[in-house]
Amino acid sequence: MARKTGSHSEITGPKIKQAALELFARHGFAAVTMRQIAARVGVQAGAIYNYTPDKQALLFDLLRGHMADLLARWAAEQVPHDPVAALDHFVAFHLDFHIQRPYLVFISYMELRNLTEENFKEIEEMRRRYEKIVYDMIRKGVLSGDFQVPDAKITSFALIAMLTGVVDWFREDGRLSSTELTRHYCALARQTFGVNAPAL
Amino acid sequence: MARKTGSHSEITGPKIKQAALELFARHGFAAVTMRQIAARVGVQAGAIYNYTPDKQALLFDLLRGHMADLLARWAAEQVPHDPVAALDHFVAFHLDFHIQRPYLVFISYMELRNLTEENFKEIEEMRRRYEKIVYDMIRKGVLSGDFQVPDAKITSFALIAMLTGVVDWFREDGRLSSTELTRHYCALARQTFGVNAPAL
DNA sequence: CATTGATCTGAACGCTGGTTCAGTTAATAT
DNA sequence: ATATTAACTGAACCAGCGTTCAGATCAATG
Repeated sequence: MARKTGSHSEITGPKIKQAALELFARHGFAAVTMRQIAARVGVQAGAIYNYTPDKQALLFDLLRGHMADLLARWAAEQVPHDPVAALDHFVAFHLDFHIQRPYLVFISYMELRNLTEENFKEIEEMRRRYEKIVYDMIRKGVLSGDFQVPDAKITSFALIAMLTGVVDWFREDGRLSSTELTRHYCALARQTFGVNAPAL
Repeated sequence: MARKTGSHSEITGPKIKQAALELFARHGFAAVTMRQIAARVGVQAGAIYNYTPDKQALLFDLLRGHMADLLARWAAEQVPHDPVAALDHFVAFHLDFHIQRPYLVFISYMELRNLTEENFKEIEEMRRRYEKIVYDMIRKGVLSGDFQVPDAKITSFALIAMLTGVVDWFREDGRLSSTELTRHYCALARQTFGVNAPAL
C-alpha cells in the first residue's frame, strides 16, 4: 500500500467542498461549472470525481451538513426554563450560528430547488424540525403568560425570518458588532413577543 | 402593411414573460433554457428573439418591472400622518403587494446575482429606495415618541424580512385568510415597534 | 385576389456542460 | 531500489446551451 498518511486527499477533499460552497453562494448552483470548482482547487475537473459521485451530491452534502450542524448544536445547548430567558438564548444562538456561515445560509435557502426530489425532502424535514423547536418555545411562553402574540405559528415564521435576514446585510466590520447586534435583536424579539416591559 | 391589430405578438409577448417568470421562479434563471420557455408558450426557441434581445433581458425586465410597480404603487398610496396608522398602512400594503406576486418576489431575491453588473445596480438602487421609505417611516415614529425600537436601521430590515418572508409559506387556501394575516401582522408589527398597548 | 410584412419554423452554428477513463505521477511500504 | 496504488491529468464524449437566419406562413391591406 501507498499514500496512507499525509495523503493529498485529506487536503483536496475539503478544498473542493469549500470552493463549491463559495462558488455556489456567489453564482448559484446551476451557473457554476465543475471546471470552475476544479480551477479554484488547483486541479483538473476529473479529479473532483474522486471525492463526489456528481455535482448534485456536492450541493446536497453541503446542505445536509449545514442543517445537521444546526440541529446538533441546538440540541447541545443548555436552554433556560424561563420562557423569556429561553427566547434571549435562542436569539443569540440563531444569530451567532447564521452570522458565522453566511454562504451556507444563502445556499440553504436559494438552492433547495436544485435538489432532486428525494434530497429536497430530507433537507425540508430537517428544516421543519428546527421550525418546530421555535414554535414549541413560543407555545410554552404563551401558555405561561410570558408572551403575548397574535398567532404562535405566524410569530415563529416572523422570528426566524427577521433573524435569518440579518445575513443579507450584516458585516463583521460594519457599524454594529455582533454583540450589539445580538443585544438589539433580543430587545426587538422581546417586544415582538409582547414581553411586559421590565427588560427593555 | 399587414398584421397590425389582432396580431399574435400581443399574445405571444406576454405569454413569454409569464412562462419565463414561472420557470425562473421554479428552477432558477441559470437552470431554465430558452427551449423550455418556448415550449411552454407553444413556439420554437427562435421566436422568442422577436420579443427580447437575449435571455438576460428577459430576467431584467421582470425584475425592473416588479420594483417599478412596487415603488409606483406605494407612491400612489394615501399614507396617514399618524405614525401608528402609517405602520398599519404599510404592513397591509406590503403584505398585499407581495402575496399577489410570489414568483416575482422569489426571483427578485434569488436571481439578483444573475444580472449583469449594470443591471444589478439599477435594481439595487430601486430596492434601496424602498428600504429608505421604511426607514424614514420608523424614524418619524421614533421622533414622535410613538415607536420604541432598539435601532431604527435594524428594525427596518427586520420588518421587511418578517413581512416578505410570508410568501415562503402563505397560501390563499391555507389556515388563514389574507385579511386575518394582515390583522395579525399589524398587531405583531405594533408590538415589535413598541407601540404602547392600546391596540392589541 | 395579389401583396405585404409581421411572425414563426427548423435547422444549423460554435461552444460549453457534466462526466468518463486510459494513462501518468509520486509518496509510501517492502 | 522496486513495487504498489492513491491521486491526478488530459483528452475525449455527447448532449445540450444561447443565438442566428433563410425561408415558410398567413392575416390584414389595397
